Amino acid sequence: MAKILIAEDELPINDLIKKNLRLVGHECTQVFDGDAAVRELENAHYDLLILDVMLPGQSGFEVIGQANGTPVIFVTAKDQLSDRLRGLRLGAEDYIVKPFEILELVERVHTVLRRFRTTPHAFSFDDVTVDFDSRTVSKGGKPVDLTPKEFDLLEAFVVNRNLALSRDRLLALVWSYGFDGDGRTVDTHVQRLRKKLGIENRLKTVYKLGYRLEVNDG
Amino acid sequence: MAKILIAEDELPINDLIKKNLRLVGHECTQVFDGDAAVRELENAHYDLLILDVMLPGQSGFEVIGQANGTPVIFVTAKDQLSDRLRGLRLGAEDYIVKPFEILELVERVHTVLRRFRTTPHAFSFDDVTVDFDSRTVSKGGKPVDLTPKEFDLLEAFVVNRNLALSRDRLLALVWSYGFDGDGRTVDTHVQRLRKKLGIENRLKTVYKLGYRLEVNDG
DNA sequence: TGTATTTGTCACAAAGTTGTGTCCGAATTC
DNA sequence: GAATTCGGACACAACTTTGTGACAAATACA
Repeated sequence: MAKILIAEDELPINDLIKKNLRLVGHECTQVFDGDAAVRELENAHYDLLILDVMLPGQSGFEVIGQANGTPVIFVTAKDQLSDRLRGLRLGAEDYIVKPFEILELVERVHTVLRRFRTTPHAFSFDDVTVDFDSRTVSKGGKPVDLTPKEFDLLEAFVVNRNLALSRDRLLALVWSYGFDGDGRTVDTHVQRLRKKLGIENRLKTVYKLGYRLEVNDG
Repeated sequence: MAKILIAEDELPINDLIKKNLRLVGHECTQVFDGDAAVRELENAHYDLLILDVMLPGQSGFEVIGQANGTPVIFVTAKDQLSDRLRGLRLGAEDYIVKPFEILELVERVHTVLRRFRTTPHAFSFDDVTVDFDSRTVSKGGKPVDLTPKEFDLLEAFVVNRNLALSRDRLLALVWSYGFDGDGRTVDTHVQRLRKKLGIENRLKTVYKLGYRLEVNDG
């Protein structure tokens, strides 16, 4: 359901969290120090970060500065109230005190995830339906096979529908910053999308700039 | 047009940036170290911060944590890719590599300002609507196709509505500083705008000077 | 390992944009 | 009202940008 990064150096606790969050359907990645956490945050998108204050390498406080947009739940030892407050001030969504009731943690995780859920689970225009949960697309009821890149690109267009998106911006959204793509890379993928979905009239070219998905919302 | 803080310790570069942003109509403040940048950000509102990574006092990375809402464009030396990535993760909107093309900087500044425009994302007069996000224009509900230059020109007129704009100023705003435009260039584009939008009565000629878009705001 | 799929790149064709010159009427000045 | 300057109209060629199909490199898959 959600992708969660657990940054906690005590293995049994890390495992405990992972096991229980798995049980309720989340996908978890474990790291055991601050540097690994930062690296992981840079490499992939996470819906939530569970972060111990006392970490080897960069401390939790240093890590949170680089969580940039990812909501954070702090885990602190029971006698470090000042740390807790500091964590919240630095932008944590919540904190939890060790030793903790695992059910309480799960509860808080769900609260935070609910608060941060922004993307709808599906979006339709004309006879095309995009389902973000299953990552499937159908046109006129019939499923259309999209490659991962194509789906990502479509997703970027849907999320930013009715905005003119430059190739640079698309590269940043779908590929990632630093990708040294050929000038025609974005174009080619846009053509493929148009072809597979037959949406030449919706996915328009913005001359000299990029592309725009034109839909009347809904 | 916009209020921009330049935090760059190398005087010639700082001046270069300031001079060029002034030319296209922005108000610039210069600081030369990280502490001054933070102080300045606390004292006044800025629409954009141009921030060198390597600053005396607090580094750019420390400053950005305190930019709090102000969009940031990072300036890094050319061999510091990891810095660039780190900057983006920390919340910079964009980065630019030294030594840079000044026109490229101006371009990126405008892109970021547009993205963060707090002023309306659209503007209407009579039956004409200009949408800056999607870069579309409609007249009486029907979309009108404008070329990039035409749209940029219209944008300049809308942003500076009711001001008499000289051809030189328009060249600086829409083309860029240094463009060696022929006498008829601006005129021709104004004619095309008038024709496509049927706004001869709004987009008036200021004899011997240039043009002015006359609207009663709205 | 071999096969299929996906993804990035290239070269060329097609399409669209834009600056410039010229001509002519309109506005301004004296 | 004549002389002069200025802006409007328009055509067009140079130029830039985008579309297309083929292909090669990378990746996943069995």
